[in-house]
Amino acid sequence: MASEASFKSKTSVSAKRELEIESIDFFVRMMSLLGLPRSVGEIYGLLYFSPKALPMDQIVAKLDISIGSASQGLKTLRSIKAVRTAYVPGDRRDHYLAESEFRRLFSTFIKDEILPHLESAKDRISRMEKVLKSESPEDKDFYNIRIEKLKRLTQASGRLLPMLAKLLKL
Amino acid sequence: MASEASFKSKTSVSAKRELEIESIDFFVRMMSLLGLPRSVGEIYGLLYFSPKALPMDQIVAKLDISIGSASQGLKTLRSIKAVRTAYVPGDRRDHYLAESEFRRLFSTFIKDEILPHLESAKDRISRMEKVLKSESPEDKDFYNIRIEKLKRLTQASGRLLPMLAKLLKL
DNA sequence: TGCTAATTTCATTTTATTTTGAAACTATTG
DNA sequence: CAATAGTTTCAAAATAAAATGAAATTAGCA
Repeated sequence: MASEASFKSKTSVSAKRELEIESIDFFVRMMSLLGLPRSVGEIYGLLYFSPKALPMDQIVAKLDISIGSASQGLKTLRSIKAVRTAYVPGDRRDHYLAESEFRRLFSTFIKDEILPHLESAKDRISRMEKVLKSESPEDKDFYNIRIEKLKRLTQASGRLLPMLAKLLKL
Repeated sequence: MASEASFKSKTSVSAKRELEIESIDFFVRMMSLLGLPRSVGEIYGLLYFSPKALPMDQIVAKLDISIGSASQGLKTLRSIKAVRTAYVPGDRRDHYLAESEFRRLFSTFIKDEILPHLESAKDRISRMEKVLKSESPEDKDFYNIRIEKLKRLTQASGRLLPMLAKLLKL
């Protein structure tokens, strides 16, 4: 039957759509865990399960978001190296592919978002120690212990990041 | 000079105040990294560097926030076990102390915020595998690889959490 | 080079989150 | 058990974050 092939193709399309939706949902949650907006998760989720690179207008159409959101979202994703562009002959639009190596994705994110905080934390702790040393208020012991704990926390975070990188090699 | 003692005490007070401000600033950033509102960071930061337990009205006064924010913020902090109440004889107000063991603080946070996501991710991956097995669309290999990577990611996260807990023992 | 498709920018609108404080509630104490 | 200090709740206001889309810009093509 001629209709059988067409029916089969139809169900395949819906299977792809189901996977797409699960993927989008997954990454929307995950990105929001990292503090990134919904639209960024949607775009990455769509691209992650797309066998071929997609131009922006298709992303806009499939996700039903504005071109502004799409452009901004892609900019964000490029900046954390979560997507890259692929050349498609005879088409002047940029085509986007998801970077599926999570390791790279996370390491960029950590470098940009976490490390600066760690750095400023170290400065802050130095300042605290200086204040405490020069002024010796009451409860000095209490303050020393607290500063010591903060110091250990930042040290622990510093050690955590390389472990994370290693673990994500998979 | 009588004024000297009073001057000394004054500088001590300001040293304490400086430490307090650095602490508040530190925890405001840190909590916001974890997605918690500013007021929660302020309250925790204040308590973290307070040698004595503070009642809510002093928190309100010192931070100049509303009683609603203070009450809500303390509720949040209690729920993640980041503060506890201390009994003060002859005072009917609740007095709050910061839990300074970060390990406990984070493990509660992880249990509440991260693990549920990991669980739902596992379910989602099962669903994806089922769809793919039953419908066999084109690009099946591509989809299989992507699902496999997702699986590894959740496994890696699962392994990360115990390591984190261990590291935070300090 | 001029034309046009593709993309970015950004002021505005929409949506989501956080704060506020008055009213309701609770618990202590005289 | 009445009075009141202390606390929580929650509707409304304030603030912050994200999405929109028209105008401006950029880049590819003839």
